[in-house]
Amino acid sequence: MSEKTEVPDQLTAARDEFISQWGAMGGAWGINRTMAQVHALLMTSEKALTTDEVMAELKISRGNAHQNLRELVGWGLVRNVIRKGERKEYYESEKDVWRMFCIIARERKRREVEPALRALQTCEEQTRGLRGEKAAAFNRQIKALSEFLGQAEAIMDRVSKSEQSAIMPLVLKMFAKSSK
Amino acid sequence: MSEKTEVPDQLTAARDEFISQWGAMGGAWGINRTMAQVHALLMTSEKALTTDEVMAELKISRGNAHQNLRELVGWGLVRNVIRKGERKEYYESEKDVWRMFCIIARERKRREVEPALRALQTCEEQTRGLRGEKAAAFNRQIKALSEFLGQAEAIMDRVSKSEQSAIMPLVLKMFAKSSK
DNA sequence: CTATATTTTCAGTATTTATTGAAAATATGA
DNA sequence: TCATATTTTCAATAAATACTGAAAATATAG
Repeated sequence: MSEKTEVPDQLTAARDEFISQWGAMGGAWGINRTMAQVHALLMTSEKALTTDEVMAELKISRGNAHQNLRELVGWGLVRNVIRKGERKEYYESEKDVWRMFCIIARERKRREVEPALRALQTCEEQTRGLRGEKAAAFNRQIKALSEFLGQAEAIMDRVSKSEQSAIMPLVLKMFAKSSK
Repeated sequence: MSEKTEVPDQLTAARDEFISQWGAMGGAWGINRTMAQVHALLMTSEKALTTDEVMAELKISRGNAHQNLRELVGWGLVRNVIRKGERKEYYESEKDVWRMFCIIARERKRREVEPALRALQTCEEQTRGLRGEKAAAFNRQIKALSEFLGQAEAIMDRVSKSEQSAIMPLVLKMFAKSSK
């Protein structure tokens, strides 16, 4: 009767596999497994889904679905859609892979790299003038780290602001030249 | 008497702060907090340290210290040093920031990106010939993801094989041109 | 305003992950 | 060989994190 209750076909199986893999990968990179799964689900859904649909598809509780959907909205990877004449809220994911990458790069920079970098710089300043070879060695190491992170941040910044996926093949070519 | 028991000076304070920050950052990126702290400790130690010294500095148990040291050795970020005439084993960290980055990039690629990519490719193949717009849309999305990840992997590969930190400023310049 | 649909919160619980500490295994030197 | 130093393992425990479900809050329609 309903197209939802038909026997699990190849598409459903592939999708479930994808959701599971994406969740596992998220875990390894410090992202809540369920949040990554919700993301995978929405990424491969043509239409926007309601909280109830997410709950049903992933077999998770309302609170869990709600929390992770809001967090994805917080990241900017998912947006809330309200349809006129309907009370329910729908959620739909950014689908463009390059834009997704930019959003993730920007957010991780803002949330994790920037604070660490500021702390490193403080560390560096506080040990800059200290006497003794020990202190000097420590200061050198921290300075090297902080300069490296600073450069990495600058690159992330520019990549994620470029907003053109054409840049990837370009970078590829560039490293093709400079590698062994 | 011992130089270890002197009142905590500025250097010690800065170092503790660094260890704590590095640990927190590790946590956000899916790395065991303690492992990141051990790494931070060794990175800023001129001399190689024993398990007992790591235990004392970080106030952790022998099992914990041992386990995390071995894992760092497994990553290739730390190496085991044996001094002739001594029974104890010492551990020392790679200090060069660029080499550290290459090791981490290479390992994360191998451990997390490659398996995910293989799974994505399987997903893509299994839905390639399926009929229906739903299946076609799913296949397109998975294909886009898998191509993107594949390119990212290729870049990581080449960056981490280039073994020359001079490449960072180069990349910076490159994006300077292409951004806004 | 009332009834109903929907979202939001959060205390309690479950699950996962990390840590301890002591016993077992191994290596070293006498 | 034995005694001792050191490393390794791992079951038990602790800590951190994620999840549930139901109650409270909020929004909407009549």
